[in-house]
Amino acid sequence: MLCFAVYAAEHAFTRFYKPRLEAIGVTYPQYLVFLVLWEQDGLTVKALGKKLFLDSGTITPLIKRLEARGLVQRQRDEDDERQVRIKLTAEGRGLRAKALAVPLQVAGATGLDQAAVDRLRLGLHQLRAQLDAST
Amino acid sequence: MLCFAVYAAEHAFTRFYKPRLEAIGVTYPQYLVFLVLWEQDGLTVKALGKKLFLDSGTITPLIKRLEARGLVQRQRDEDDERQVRIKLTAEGRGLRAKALAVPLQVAGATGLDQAAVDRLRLGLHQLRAQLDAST
DNA sequence: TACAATTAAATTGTGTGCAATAGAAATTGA
DNA sequence: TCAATTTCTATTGCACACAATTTAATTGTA
Repeated sequence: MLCFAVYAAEHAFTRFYKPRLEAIGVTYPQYLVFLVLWEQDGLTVKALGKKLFLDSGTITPLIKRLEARGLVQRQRDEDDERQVRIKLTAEGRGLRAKALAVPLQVAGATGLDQAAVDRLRLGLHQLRAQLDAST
Repeated sequence: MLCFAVYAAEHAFTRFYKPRLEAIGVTYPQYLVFLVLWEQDGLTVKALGKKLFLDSGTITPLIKRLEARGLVQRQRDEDDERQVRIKLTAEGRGLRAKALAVPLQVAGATGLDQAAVDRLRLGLHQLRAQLDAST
């Protein structure tokens, strides 16, 4: 079953990342948030959710944990106070350098060459888009 | 990133399955348990966990919820009382017929032909095996 | 300008996942 | 034989993930 192959691969990734991300003190979903914020700081909860396919019920408590540890700040948008913008602190930006080794470890562990990785990624992207489009 | 493609596809699958599995009253991980038990009833917690790549901390409470609803029974193995065997009740076996439509809906929604599905599944299987082997 | 509809976050409740640990049963080994 | 070790399940604690609901702010429209 394709669905189970995806399910099992996702857990394998999470298990693989866990000890490697513990070195910088974040979980895998938190790492994804940082990947986004390192590229584009100050996104709203909504924008972050759109990029990661998560809703506020997941993101809000996740961000609050990061805020409690001083890695990000939450600021109401001045023009639209419904929105909350997530901004990295200096410490949050500093994590980036510590996390540089992680993608390299993953690349080495997949046992797949670049072409195979690209094919898989493309197939998964199409699959996700189709599933999301099927409501 | 390959890991994110897997992560996003897994959530898309879960979201896709949710409303369709609500018709038979189970979650996606519970559905996976039934897929296994419909093929081979009376497995131990350990054996079930090995097939689904889950540990007892996940399976025990999941099974207890199914037991509370009368879909499975938990029985200590007579020869080795450390083991607990999970057996379907008549009602649990009866779910199988109700669930027949689900895989068809999924197949229709992926938007991929059989060859593409097979390639993806194979790639994901290799990926999972490699990641699990990398400790 | 009122005020209903919409939007953004946060909250609540349920159900996974997994690490760490505990406790009982079975196995091993001197 | 029986103490040490291993195996199996259950429990605890923490962190997602999402549906449904709530609250506050904004927008659309008469």
